[in-house]
Amino acid sequence: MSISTAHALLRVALPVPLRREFDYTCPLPLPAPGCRVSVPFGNRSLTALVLSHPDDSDVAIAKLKPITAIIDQIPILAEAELKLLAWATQYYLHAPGEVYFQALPTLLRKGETAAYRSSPYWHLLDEQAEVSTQAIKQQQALTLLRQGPLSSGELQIRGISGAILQALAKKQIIEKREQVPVPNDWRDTALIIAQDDKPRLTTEQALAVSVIQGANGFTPFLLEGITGSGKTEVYLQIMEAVLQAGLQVLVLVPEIGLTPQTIARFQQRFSLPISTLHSGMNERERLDAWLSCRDGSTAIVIGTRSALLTPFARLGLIIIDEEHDTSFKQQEGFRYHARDLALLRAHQLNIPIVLGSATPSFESLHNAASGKYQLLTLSQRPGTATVAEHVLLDSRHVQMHAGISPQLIELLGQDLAKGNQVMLFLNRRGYAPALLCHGCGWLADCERCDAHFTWHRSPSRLHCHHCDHQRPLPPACPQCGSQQLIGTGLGTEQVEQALTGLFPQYGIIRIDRDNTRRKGSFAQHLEGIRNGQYQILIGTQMLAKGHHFPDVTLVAMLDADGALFASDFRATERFAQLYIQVAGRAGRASKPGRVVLQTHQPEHALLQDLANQGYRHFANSALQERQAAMLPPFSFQALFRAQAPDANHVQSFLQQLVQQLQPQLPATVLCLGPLSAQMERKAGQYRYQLLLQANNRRELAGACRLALALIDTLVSARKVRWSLDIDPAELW
DNA sequence: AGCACGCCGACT
DNA sequence: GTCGGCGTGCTC
Repeated sequence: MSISTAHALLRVALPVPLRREFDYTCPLPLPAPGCRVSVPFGNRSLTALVLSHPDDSDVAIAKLKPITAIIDQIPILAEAELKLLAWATQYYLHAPGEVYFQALPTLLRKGETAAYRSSPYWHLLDEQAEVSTQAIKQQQALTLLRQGPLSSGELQIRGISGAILQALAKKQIIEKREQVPVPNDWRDTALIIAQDDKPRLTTEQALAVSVIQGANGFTPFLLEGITGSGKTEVYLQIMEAVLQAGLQVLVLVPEIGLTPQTIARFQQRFSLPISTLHSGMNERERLDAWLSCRDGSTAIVIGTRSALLTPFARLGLIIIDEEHDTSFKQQEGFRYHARDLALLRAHQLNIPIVLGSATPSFESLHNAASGKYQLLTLSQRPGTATVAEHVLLDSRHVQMHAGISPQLIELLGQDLAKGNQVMLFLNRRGYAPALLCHGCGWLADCERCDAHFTWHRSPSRLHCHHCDHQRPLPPACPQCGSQQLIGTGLGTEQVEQALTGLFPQYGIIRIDRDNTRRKGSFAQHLEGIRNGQYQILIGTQMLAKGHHFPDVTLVAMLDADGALFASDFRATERFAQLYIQVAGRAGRASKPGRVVLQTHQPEHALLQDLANQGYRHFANSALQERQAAMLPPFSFQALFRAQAPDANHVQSFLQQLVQQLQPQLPATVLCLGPLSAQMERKAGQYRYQLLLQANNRRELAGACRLALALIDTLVSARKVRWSLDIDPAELW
């Protein structure tokens, strides 16, 4: 088929959730792949990304529409990045448009020019300016701004709030000025490394550094280092050589790990431009950060999951900190795993990649065992720090005070009396996880979910943690009129209340999602803990991740039983990781620490294993069980999920799918379901799933493609919302 | 996902 | 008579 010589075909990705690409005609010369164009789509106009210049189309050429405009003269994504995204589209079997547009900041998705533009930056007016030594935050702000202007978003993630900036502006020390960022080549500036900050390495650290530095091209490393063993110092030293060579470094951290402390650590060592990519930034700040990665102006990028999809001019090293963290897997839409894509990216660029963790994922341990990753171990803590003592407290037949046993109260009292801090973990927010009528047994249930309301006392309300539905506390039982409504079970609010009664002389702080919702309040609380304002810290797991407080000598998990009987086969892995994480909070530096675990199952093999033998021992035996059951990482899974307000619609959709799919599947592909979700009804939606499992990826992908093709022909699919999750991190 | 089209019920 | 409810189908 030929068309007029003045026109040719463009294949593009469009920001729609359809698993296909679209063709348009376009006058010559054609925009290169990676350029954006405007196209008509239905009766609207969309921004599209050029993928290729096909010779022919599945659609009759005469039916193709012409594009309406070319947005970019120069591609905004390079060939390598396009290739990565094309691969991800195939691997995750997701709509190409959503994959490609995920790699663009919102402003570029909307067609904004891919160029820096004037936006507000904070400048130092007086280099010599000093503030009172009492004003620690103001001093920090000045130190940062001496290295160059920064946007409010970049300052915020470095721990400087708007109020601090306003205060300095009022004193005429700094000023907010509109400025167009200028691309800079930091390779010209000599790399200044604060040598006095550089600690002496342990033998293990030194070995890890030299092995990684000796890597030639693509080499994946798994850096398994116990808490406090100095993984970050290894990162810093291997980064040095890469930066010296003028190459950029990408550091991926979990969502909760992007804190002022993290950034400060890198900033103190390297006097080079560091960019962050995080949720607190506005769209212009994000675009500027994106552009500065792409043009090479920034040397180091510290970001969460989405930073992996950012284009880099000269990427020389990828580091993934806390690689086991589940926040690296996107849980909606394009469900990619940043760690897995990072490996691909490193492979493609032929650069080393380091996965670091105290508690590596089973996937990574398996890859290390099979030789895919090179394992480096840090088993010692530098200096004289001791490893925490593990204590299992038997909760059976014991009179508990709001979930705290007398023995634990005793232990808490001892450590507090010595002037130390103690930390208590409970993974349930609110006052009590259920509200019960003492008169008739009525339970306050969420109308939209198969779940009880959680009772919150401050402020007083019923709150469903699954659909976020809230309502006032009923004055009396709606069933029998009794006024004796009582909470059952235990939440963090109740533990806080009980400890206030037991230890009135100490400062108590609770840290969970309820009291850290306000911007910056989490950081404020952490600050208060660090400066000794509080001695008793109560929190959910958000308190466990990544923050270390040198004065904490005792950490306690109040209820370890829940995780032992969870149905998801990954629950024990998660629990073990959390437990080790929590244990790592106890006893740093010269103070020996203790980890207390309250359980009704003190003989449970998992707890014994963890407490006495450590994570690696537990992981090895758990991995053997996975192998015996042929579960991941020894097999591969894909999950079709479906939901709708009518349970019948969901069931019949998945049943029809299975009926038609099953006969076409090879015997080597396992098809399980339809299974109802753990919580069948959530937010008014009935949820079911279909699990596919195979021992090799090719066969699994084949089965998924088959299923996708079938779904296209099923009318019942139109009555439900469904999605496909490759390598699901959690089963519903 | 949008958005139009179309076919029913309930208002001015 | 027409406003608007949401089932169905399509987008190069």
